[in-house]
Amino acid sequence: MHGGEERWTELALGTIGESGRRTGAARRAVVDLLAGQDCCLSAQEIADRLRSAGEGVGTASVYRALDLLHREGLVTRVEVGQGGARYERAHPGGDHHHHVVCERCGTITPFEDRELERAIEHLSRRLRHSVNGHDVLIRGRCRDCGTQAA
Amino acid sequence: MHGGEERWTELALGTIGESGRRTGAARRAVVDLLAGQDCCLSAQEIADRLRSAGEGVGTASVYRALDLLHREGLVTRVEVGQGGARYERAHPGGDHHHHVVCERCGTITPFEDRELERAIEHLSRRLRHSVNGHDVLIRGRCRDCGTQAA
DNA sequence: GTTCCTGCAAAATTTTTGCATCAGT
DNA sequence: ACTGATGCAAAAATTTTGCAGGAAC
Repeated sequence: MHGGEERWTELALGTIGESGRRTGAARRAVVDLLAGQDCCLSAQEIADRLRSAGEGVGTASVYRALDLLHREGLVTRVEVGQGGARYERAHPGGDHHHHVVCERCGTITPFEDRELERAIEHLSRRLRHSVNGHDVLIRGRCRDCGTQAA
Repeated sequence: MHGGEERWTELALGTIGESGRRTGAARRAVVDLLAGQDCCLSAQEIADRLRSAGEGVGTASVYRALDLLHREGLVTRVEVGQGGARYERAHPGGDHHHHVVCERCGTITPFEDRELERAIEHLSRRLRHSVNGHDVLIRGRCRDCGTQAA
């Protein structure tokens, strides 16, 4: 589907460096982990995976790294309304997806849609806001949960 | 813009009653408050306003009432990614809006867009999910904040 | 050598749960 | 009367902050 993981890693670390900031262990670990993911992870999941991998990155550092990456536009925050926020790498200018969340099992599935993006672009022009981004969340039942009771 | 506040109050209390549940003080207070709002409020704001109005509704009851209303499709949860979730009345079948949030001052503005709704409807048909709803959030700068620095 | 980053622990927020009491039907 | 709703307080979950020590440049 994409495969630009390495490019994104370089972009992320490069952007951080160019802004006069340092690329310490925590930031690098978070960037490396997100680079290999196809969809969003929660802060807790990120911290847990790094711990399992032997990289003891403090929870606070995970949040601080995510916050920095988000402010630089390198990471997208996804709010699915179940517990906390989730984060995934963003590809400025390219590859842009949204999410379908199953309201029963919580599974999150990414999707892309040209018509939707076009509609949002048109809409953005008529709003009295300068628009920097958007999120779309579709709620429903995934196939496995579609036939189950509440 | 609409004016269906009374209808919504009746719909909400009626739906609760028909499902065998009771319309106690807390639920009525939350419904009455949301009925008069044009856009979303946080749980904290709801609790504070009720307290100011003399109705001492416990925080837990506010959350429980909102949860019930949400499960019944009478209230929409809005996640703007700044603190907690926000809630507003939903009009099943009618009036459907989304939100623009200013990423500097946090102001939330509602908007409607036919083309966007149409795109989401088309999209819903091709997804392997049964779709129950959707949320769209536009992020940017409102007019007041558009010229300010970060 | 500075300055920024990191990890730990503590705090602040937001939301949920337990339980005794009260109110709606 | 019965059963479910409410309020309070406590707990849980999530995110932020303070600070001392360590690492990047």
